[in-house]
Amino acid sequence: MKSELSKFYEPNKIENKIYDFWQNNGYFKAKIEKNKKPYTIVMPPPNITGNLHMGHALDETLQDIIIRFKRMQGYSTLWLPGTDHASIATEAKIVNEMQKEGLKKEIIGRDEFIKRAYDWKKKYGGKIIEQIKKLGSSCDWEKERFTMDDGNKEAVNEVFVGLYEKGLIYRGERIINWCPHCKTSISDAEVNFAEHNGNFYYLKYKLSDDSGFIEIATTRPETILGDTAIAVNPDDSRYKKLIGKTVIVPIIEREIPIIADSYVEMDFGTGVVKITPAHDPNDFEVGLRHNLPIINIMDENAVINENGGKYSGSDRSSARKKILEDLKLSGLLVKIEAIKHNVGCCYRCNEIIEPRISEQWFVKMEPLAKPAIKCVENGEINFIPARFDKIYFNWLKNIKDWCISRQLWWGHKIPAYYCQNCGHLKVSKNPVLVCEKCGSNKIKQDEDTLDTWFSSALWPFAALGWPNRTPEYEYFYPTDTLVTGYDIIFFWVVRMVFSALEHTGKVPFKNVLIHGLVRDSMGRKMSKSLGNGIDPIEIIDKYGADALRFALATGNSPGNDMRFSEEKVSASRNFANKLWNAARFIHMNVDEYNVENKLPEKLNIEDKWILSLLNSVIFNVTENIEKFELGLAIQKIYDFVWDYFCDWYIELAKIRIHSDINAEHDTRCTLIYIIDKILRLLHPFMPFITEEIWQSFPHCGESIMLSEYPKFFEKFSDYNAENDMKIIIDTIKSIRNVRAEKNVKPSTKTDLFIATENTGLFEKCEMFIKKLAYAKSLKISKCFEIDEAVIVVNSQSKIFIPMNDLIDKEFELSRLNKEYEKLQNELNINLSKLNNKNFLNKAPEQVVKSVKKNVDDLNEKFINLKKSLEELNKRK
RNA sequence: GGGAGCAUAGCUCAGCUGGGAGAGCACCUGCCUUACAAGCAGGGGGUCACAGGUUCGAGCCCUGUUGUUCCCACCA
Repeated sequence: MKSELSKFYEPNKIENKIYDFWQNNGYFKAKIEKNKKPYTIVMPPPNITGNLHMGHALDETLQDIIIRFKRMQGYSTLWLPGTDHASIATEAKIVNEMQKEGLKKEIIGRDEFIKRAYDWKKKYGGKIIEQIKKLGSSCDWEKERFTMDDGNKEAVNEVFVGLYEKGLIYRGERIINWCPHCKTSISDAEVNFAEHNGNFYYLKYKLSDDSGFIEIATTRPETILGDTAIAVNPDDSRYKKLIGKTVIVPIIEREIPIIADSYVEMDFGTGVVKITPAHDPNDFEVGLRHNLPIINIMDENAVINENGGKYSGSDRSSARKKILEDLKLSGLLVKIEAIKHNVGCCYRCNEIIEPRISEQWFVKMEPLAKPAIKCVENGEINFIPARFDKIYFNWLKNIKDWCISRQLWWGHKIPAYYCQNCGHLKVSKNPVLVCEKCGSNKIKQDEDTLDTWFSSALWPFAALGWPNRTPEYEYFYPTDTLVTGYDIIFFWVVRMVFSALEHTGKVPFKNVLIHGLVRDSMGRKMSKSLGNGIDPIEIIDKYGADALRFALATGNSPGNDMRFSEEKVSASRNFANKLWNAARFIHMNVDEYNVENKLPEKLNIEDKWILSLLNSVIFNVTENIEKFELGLAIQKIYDFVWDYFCDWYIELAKIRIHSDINAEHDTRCTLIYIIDKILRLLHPFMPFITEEIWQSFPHCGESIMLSEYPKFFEKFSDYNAENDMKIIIDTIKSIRNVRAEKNVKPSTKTDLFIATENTGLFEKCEMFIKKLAYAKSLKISKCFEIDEAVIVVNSQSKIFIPMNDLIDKEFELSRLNKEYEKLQNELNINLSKLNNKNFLNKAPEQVVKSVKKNVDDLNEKFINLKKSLEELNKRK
């Protein structure tokens, strides 16, 4: 980096080069080092279906910040990346793609389909990995995993067989959520409820004994084909006497009983419910309690089957129309009432879910849930922020058994084998070739695959080699921190926890850092249908990865959604540019000199001041990152770099370099020392630019990412220097302020006279004040008598600025009076505190002390101001 | 029905265990000052949603109200 280089930081020119440098030198590689503590993050594996979106960018950025920080702190870090096969989502995309070619799954067959799926994985799974790299992610790519690789297959089989043998996995006919579009069962978690406009149809059922009719209300009249009872509340006086009688189902003329069940609410609808056990989960339960027959009336496409008589072959919506017409004709449709009600839809394709009886595999949840609840209650796992444990508990405490089988092709095949000869079922890790019972070799593996989340649930330990006790597993597991969005707490976090406890006996991670959604600048969810998504890669190309990372980390607090706007990225890019130019400045002044990254023996007041400030920034930033308050941490670095280092220290350093030949060398060393610390503080957040600049200065070590994170040193904390510099800075600011008020241009230099008791301090900083407060001369003394001057008053000083043509007595009077009033108010507030005995007795000593100091400062300023007013009044 | 979040400057939002009301953007004024106009200097702008309470002291803690967003459950 040379001074003649561009005035602008150009990320495109360096980012790829630096990423290759890191990767080629193996800096991301995790090593098992017995003398170091491990720190592990496993990446939530992105689906192979899509592109990187802003949510991923945030997720990866947060993880990279943490892992880089920990690496610099001396931990042996592992950030393990990977991708998820995303069974249902990927299968849907491939089916879609095939449709364009006029092909169907069934035509090409299962083997050919799986081949296509692997091709898809190769093509798109690789793409998202490349995009994650562009962000600067320091993952150990040699350990990259895939949720359907051989290791994961082994883990899945191990878990399935283990749970089956313990009786925690079972197979059975239950009512499940069926998606007629995806043609598979889905779990309860995969059903979204959306409000739909529907109708309440009031129907009349004739009593078998001809004693009249009973009226029921339903939203789904087509399900009468599967009715096997009607139910009333046992305490409902209207219907009590009818319990035990039978009614005739309209149209199909089936005779069914009237039963009593407390599930029926008396004041809803007519107080009578038709019971269709095969097509409603609640009815299914009622059916079990009353031993009702179950009549399945729909096939896998939600088309009425042979049980539907003359409606057989109609899909559910046209069946509804036909049945309503027929009901109308027979006079059994009483009325139709428009209502809004929630309808369950598939979370992937949004098709209306059809509750349907079918044979599926389930995980028995209750025994697994208990330890998972406990480990969060007792603090083995911490949610950040803590409030998310409520979502977690709520889910686990109301848990139902988990339907894990899917009628899909892309996914882990269920390791269950059926003998075609005797029907014997064997669940086994290894393929079964011969029936253990009858010896037949006609064996067929279960056709179904497992829920994607079944394998995701094993990710933190399976990705480290489990069930084998690999050295990586032994060293890096349990992992330290999981970073993920609140939207998948119950899909994924919950399932990882109970799986890890069950299979490894340990929690899978200690911290769960939850982040929110990235929304657009109007606060809307970014989505394809709205077309408001912003492509992180486009942003990187335009502003650089560092700027994107900075924008995502700034102002982001755990658990809260954030809005994304290009303006924010542009502001971040400006910060990168600021840093770049600060470095350029140092280079311009350093190139031809022999300097080192070491503090000089003798430090000046401004050196002590900036080092003291830097020291507390280091302390606070470290604490913030350790508490996962990344947004706060980065804000503090930003403020320090821009407001203190650039705006003040560099300006002061310029003056010294240009005016004090003896100080040149020392100043340069100090500048390099400080920028080195800044770069290292900032590195986890902005890895590329910090590496580029760091390499250009004297440094030790190969890469900033392997250097040590700055540490707090008590010896650098210097309260006196901080206090003294504050006085000088306030003095300069107040002079600038009054000049600006009077519209004096910077090119107009004035004489300055500073009256102060603290002449030593002001003399030390004479050249700073002169330059930064635009003085052509500066005199410092305990006392001055100057009539024709503007007066600026501070706590430790009174400044006279002779500006003959600018002095307007009235204006000056009103200015000083305004100041007087302001000061008096402030003083009163502080004094009232000190006059309050309760305050003195009860407030902590430090608070009282600082109020006293405040009062002292204000008093001093007040006295100066009063005198000035008197003097001013005496003028003509 | 149950639960959670949010409400602070014109906009977007920080504000950690209670003691100074803040940042970015926007706005106004003046500056191309030898690192940076993607910049510099200066400035205006807030009843911290409302009402009570606790406290020497409340943006922060407690209670209630209003508005808003989200999650869970789901009534046929």
